[in-house]
Amino acid sequence: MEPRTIKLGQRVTVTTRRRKPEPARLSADRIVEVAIGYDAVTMRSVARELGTGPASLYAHVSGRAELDQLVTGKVCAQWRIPDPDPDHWDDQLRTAMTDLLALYRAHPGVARCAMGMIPTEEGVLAVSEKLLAILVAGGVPPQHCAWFVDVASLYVGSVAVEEDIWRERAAGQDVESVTEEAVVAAVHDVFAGLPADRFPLLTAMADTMTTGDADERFAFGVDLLVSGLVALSRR
Amino acid sequence: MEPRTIKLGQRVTVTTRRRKPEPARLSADRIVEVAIGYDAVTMRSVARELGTGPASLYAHVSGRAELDQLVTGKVCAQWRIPDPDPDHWDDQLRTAMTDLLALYRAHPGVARCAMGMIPTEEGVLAVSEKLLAILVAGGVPPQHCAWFVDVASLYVGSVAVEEDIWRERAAGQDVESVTEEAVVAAVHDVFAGLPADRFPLLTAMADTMTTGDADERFAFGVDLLVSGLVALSRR
DNA sequence: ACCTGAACACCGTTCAAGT
DNA sequence: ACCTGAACACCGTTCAAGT
Repeated sequence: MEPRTIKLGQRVTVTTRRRKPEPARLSADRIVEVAIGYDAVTMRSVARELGTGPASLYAHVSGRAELDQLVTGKVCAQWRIPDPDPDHWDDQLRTAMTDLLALYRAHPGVARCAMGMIPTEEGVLAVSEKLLAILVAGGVPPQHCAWFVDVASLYVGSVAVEEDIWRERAAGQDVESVTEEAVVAAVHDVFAGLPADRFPLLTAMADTMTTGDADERFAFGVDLLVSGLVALSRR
Repeated sequence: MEPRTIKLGQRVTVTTRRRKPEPARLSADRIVEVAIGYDAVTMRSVARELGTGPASLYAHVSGRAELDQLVTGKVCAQWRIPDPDPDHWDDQLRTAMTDLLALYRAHPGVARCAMGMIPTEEGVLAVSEKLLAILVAGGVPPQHCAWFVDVASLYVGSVAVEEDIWRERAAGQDVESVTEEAVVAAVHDVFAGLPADRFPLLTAMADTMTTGDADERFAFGVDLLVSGLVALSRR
């Protein structure tokens, strides 16, 4: 496994981008397309990328809130969820959640848009429907099905948001010190260096605390949720 | 249960606050104190509340990142976690997580500060230590103990962040339409009103999808995680 | 050492004006 | 109907200047 660099999105600060002075020919679709293509989803950066000022976007999109909706809708539409297979519903959930994380990773900044969103967009509703189908086919109690969709989405989203935050923090830092490994090593040293009398477990478990890369840790969380669902259903 | 209003933090926009022209007498402690006392933790709002400009804070705090650390540290220090009781480790975890959510709710905006933070602050480390103690006493495998602390913190934090987002969205809206009940009712109608052929489950399960208040939903997530931990340990 | 005002580079949104 | 520049109210941070 190669050392994944957290670097990215190095804030170009080129204020004089403005490609050509041709009239912009905008549309909601173009705006959303650009928004999911660049790391930081902001009105101004999207407008800049389209060669206009932010005010121009408001003819096609009511504001940041609607852009968030459209962006997550478009990304969710790329989320391939299989038809339910009652014998493997739990594995289907696991891979579905992993796929969503991969999608968020491919579109930095989108997880933040999705956070706290009321699902009304087509694409978002479609994936909820398909997740529900897998859960229902698995024989999970209806109330658990319903709530699990929310909890699972929230968990995947928050992992992605955390990674986005790390990425942003890494941008504008010296590149060598922000590999995932370097950060983990630093945290390890913090734990190991604590006073052992007041932090007996953290010092003793410094290795264990810092074991595993982002994927392993995420997989553990997914395992917890799915295993928990199985356990609750059997009660 | 009374209808909880999501209203709060109504952005006063009083730009001319500036209490007295006395020299400020600042300190990191005063700054943090003020920061956890008001909903939106921003350099400028904290400075305003202290009667100065934002630049003054930089003599005591290196920037937003350190303020985030100090604020979460201070809030975590208020988090009372019991000494481990091996017979009730799972219930201890459940109530600990619920207590943290209550703490975040009492200090809007703090959950956002905590998100993606590398734990180095005293207060944060102390609670990790105590959570670990409960898990270890419960006989949970060390690797699961370590990872669970992270997943649990992330889950509680992300629920709190979502609630903060709703609160902010509610501010600057007409008050009657943003009670938790009103929002849930609106979401219910979205689900129920979908085309039944393409969304058979969402339409049929509209009631189930919108059952439960914030506390019940949170408790379900906590149950998933803790039950999952029990199930994984037994494998 | 500590505080300050002014400035810089951001952010979302509005609004009068253009076509 | 669509696009625009300028403005407003924010944000974090820096920096020269004051005490």
